[in-house]
Amino acid sequence: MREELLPIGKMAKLNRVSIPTLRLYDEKGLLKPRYIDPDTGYRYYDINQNARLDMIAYMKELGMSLSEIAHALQKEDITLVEEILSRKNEQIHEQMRQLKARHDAVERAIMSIERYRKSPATGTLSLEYIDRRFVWGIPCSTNFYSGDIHSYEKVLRELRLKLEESGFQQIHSYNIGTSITRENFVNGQFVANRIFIFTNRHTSGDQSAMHMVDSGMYACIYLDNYDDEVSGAGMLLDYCRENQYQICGDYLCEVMTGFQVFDNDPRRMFLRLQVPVSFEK
Amino acid sequence: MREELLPIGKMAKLNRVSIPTLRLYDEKGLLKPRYIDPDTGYRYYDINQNARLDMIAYMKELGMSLSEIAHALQKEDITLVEEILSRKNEQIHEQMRQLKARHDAVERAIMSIERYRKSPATGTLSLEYIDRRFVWGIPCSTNFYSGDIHSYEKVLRELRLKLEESGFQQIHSYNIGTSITRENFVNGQFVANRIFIFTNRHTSGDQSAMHMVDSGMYACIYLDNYDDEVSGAGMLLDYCRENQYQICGDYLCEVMTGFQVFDNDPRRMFLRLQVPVSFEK
DNA sequence: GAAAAACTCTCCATCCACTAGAGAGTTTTG
DNA sequence: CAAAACTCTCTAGTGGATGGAGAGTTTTTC
Repeated sequence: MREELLPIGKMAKLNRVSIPTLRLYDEKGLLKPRYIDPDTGYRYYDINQNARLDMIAYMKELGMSLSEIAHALQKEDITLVEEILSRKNEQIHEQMRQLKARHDAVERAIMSIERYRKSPATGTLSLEYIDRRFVWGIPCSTNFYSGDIHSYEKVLRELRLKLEESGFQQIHSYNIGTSITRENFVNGQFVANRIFIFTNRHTSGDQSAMHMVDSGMYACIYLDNYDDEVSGAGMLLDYCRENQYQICGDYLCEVMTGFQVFDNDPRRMFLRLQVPVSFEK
Repeated sequence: MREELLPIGKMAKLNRVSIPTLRLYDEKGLLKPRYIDPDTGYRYYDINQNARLDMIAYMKELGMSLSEIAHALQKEDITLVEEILSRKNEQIHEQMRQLKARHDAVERAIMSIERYRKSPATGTLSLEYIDRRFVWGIPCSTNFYSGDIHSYEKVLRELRLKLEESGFQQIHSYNIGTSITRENFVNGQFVANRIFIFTNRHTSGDQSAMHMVDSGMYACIYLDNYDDEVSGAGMLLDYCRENQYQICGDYLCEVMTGFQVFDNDPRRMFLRLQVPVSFEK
């Protein structure tokens, strides 16, 4: 609390900045040392000046340039300081939100690779328990199974647009899926019902478009080519009939892309077609 | 999912990067467009390439230089990717922790200004309710009231050292305080007992040095000069006696500096000397 | 199907906030 | 009173962008 002057090196270490940086700040008028030895030119800082250095750090993080900071600090206006601090506080909240989203994205990427690595050969049939999931999507305006390639793209584009409107960021690296109603599926009428992304429950964006997909046993088939979906769905239906599984909910096509970072990836995506089943006892 | 190529502008917008940045990444081999028109030189990107762009962003945030990133991605090693992702995940956790600390620091700064602004004139006596607080500190090795200026500095330095050892960051902008035991205080023996910082309950660092200061009514006196502490403490004691307040706990000297960002601040700090009191009924 | 608007190309210069190092002088430590 | 550790100024260089000029290419619009 009492007079305590620090040479530049101590000041730098205490505040985790470099010595040249402190000199730069001196030059630009951001932080003048409390005392400069007139003979040697040595800079000496007051320990209290580190509050100012904190402030400079906050302001930098708010995107202000050094000259803007110098300008603002020269005004010596405490209300301005308060205003900047509360802006900083808001920014921190926003950053927390983003960091959370970032974390989710990285987790998804890791899981995606994991899954991709362990995905079975194409055509593999299975019966597996799948945990509850949340999906966010829109009804399909056109049936793209019967149509050409462009109708699917069109629907996909609509979804992307909606996602963007609803303030989803990181559209990519969400897995896309489509569904067919139970009724249509059991009748072999493969007519797309909805298109959606798999997401986690607590996502920003319009909640009304969010649906829950229940947990349970699913009959599944894995494919590695998108064009095989219709035939795969047929095989899945046959599989259920042969084994006398009761189809008890809507069919889903889950597009499981790996986290595609390499250009010449041998197998660029795979699908898991799935339908919830029950068993008579 | 199907072939869908984007020109550079769309790709840039979709991934929130600038066009020149994408060109730079192309040049440096971080992200080659899927297709380049041989006649026009126009770059066209595949929508799946944004996973790679995400990856580049993660790697940049991990502090890798562009050439390191190019190098790592050229290896086409998925385990390396996984490794980097999990490092990224750790980094995110660390950032969350830091952001929390940052938030606390900004809050403290704001409160500090608020308080400073509303602090009463020097010599003001008051009786006020003070909420419970947490302090973190060490016993005083020497009594600095009786000693010279340097003994206080020495103790302060010890505290700083301990703080650093215990992994406190942002040492500054914590408020410092000292205490005198109730017994000594009521006898007019102003012998410093402990020196500490005021902190919030959940701080990293050695928990054994953490103490709680109970809430309650406190008799207080405000001062704006550190050298007046001893006489102020005397005045506080007299004040309690005159009003027949029962001193029921240890005396504290709370150093309330504002958030000192300006060099020529008229009043650079103030103290609130305080002692918990009760009243006979 | 022509004109206008919006993109995109390459190449070069510029920016900011630092960092690095040379060469000389100054404190602090033992 | 050396040796070690700081500090000074000054110049140059860094990475990762950003900006503009001038020419060419798509896309949109009427």
